[in-house]
Amino acid sequence: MESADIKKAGLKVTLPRIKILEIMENSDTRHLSAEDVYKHLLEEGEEVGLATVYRVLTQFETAGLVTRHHFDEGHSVFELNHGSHHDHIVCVKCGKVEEFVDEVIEQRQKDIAVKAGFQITDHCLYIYGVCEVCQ
Amino acid sequence: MESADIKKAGLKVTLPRIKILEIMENSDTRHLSAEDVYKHLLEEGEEVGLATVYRVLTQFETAGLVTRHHFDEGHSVFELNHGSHHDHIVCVKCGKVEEFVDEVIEQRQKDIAVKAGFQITDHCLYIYGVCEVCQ
DNA sequence: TCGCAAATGCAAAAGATTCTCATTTCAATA
DNA sequence: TATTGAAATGAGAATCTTTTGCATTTGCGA
Repeated sequence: MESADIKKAGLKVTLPRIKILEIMENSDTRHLSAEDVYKHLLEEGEEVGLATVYRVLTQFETAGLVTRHHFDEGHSVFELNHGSHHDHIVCVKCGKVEEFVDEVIEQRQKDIAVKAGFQITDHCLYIYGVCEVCQ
Repeated sequence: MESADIKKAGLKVTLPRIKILEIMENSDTRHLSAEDVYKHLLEEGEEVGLATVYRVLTQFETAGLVTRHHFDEGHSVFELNHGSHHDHIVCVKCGKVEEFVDEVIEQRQKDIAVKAGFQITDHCLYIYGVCEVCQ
């Protein structure tokens, strides 16, 4: 994930875009809100406006570089697309997020879409629960 | 779904609450935003504030009378709980929402939660696609 | 019927995101 | 390499959704 990906997305390779991509790659949290990204930029002394962060993240989403999630509520969080699709299991107590993939579920979803006459474009599955630590 | 349910939820049976419940029952759309409910109230000439609509819907959610969804983005929509759980398939063009239940998926989710050490509390699955009409 | 806690309405506030527009920057090309 | 126009940006205002504070009203038990 680098400048080339930005260009491939049909976007100009600008400093804010490079920085935002970097931050998302180096973050230890996989899911970042626009505000989170903005704070990281400030910490690094970059002069990037919050509006730009929103714009860029939306463009990255359109370009398929990141995925937007609406975990529990309120605001969006963004996740870098490292190729493979996965779903999420979220702890309702501590907010921890784990990822998983289940081929059976993936296939069933396709079947359901076909049966309903839908051309599937995407899907998301969140399982909510209490994690081991919080129980 | 009636006044008794409101009382059972430990809430006083007030006019706004009754009206909101009625509106959700009689609506031909299954999923209503707070704003939608508010508009219906106005149409019926009820003097209920938007803040109350938000408060009541949140209380209903806590009481298990309604479910809050975050379909594509922005704002919440609420759906009356008519007993049975189901998931949603959403058209990204026209916004049409269909419902489905798939026992295989339900079971796999339980397995996944167990494997991850989670005590499952809830889940939601959205399939996005283009419906027959919009294709 | 009375009294009080719960509920409400309104307006203000808060939080998230988008928009406007003047200024800056990238990148194609002369 | 300098030029140049379109794309991108920053800053703040605007918008949209949701929450809160507070004075007033309303259910409902005694």
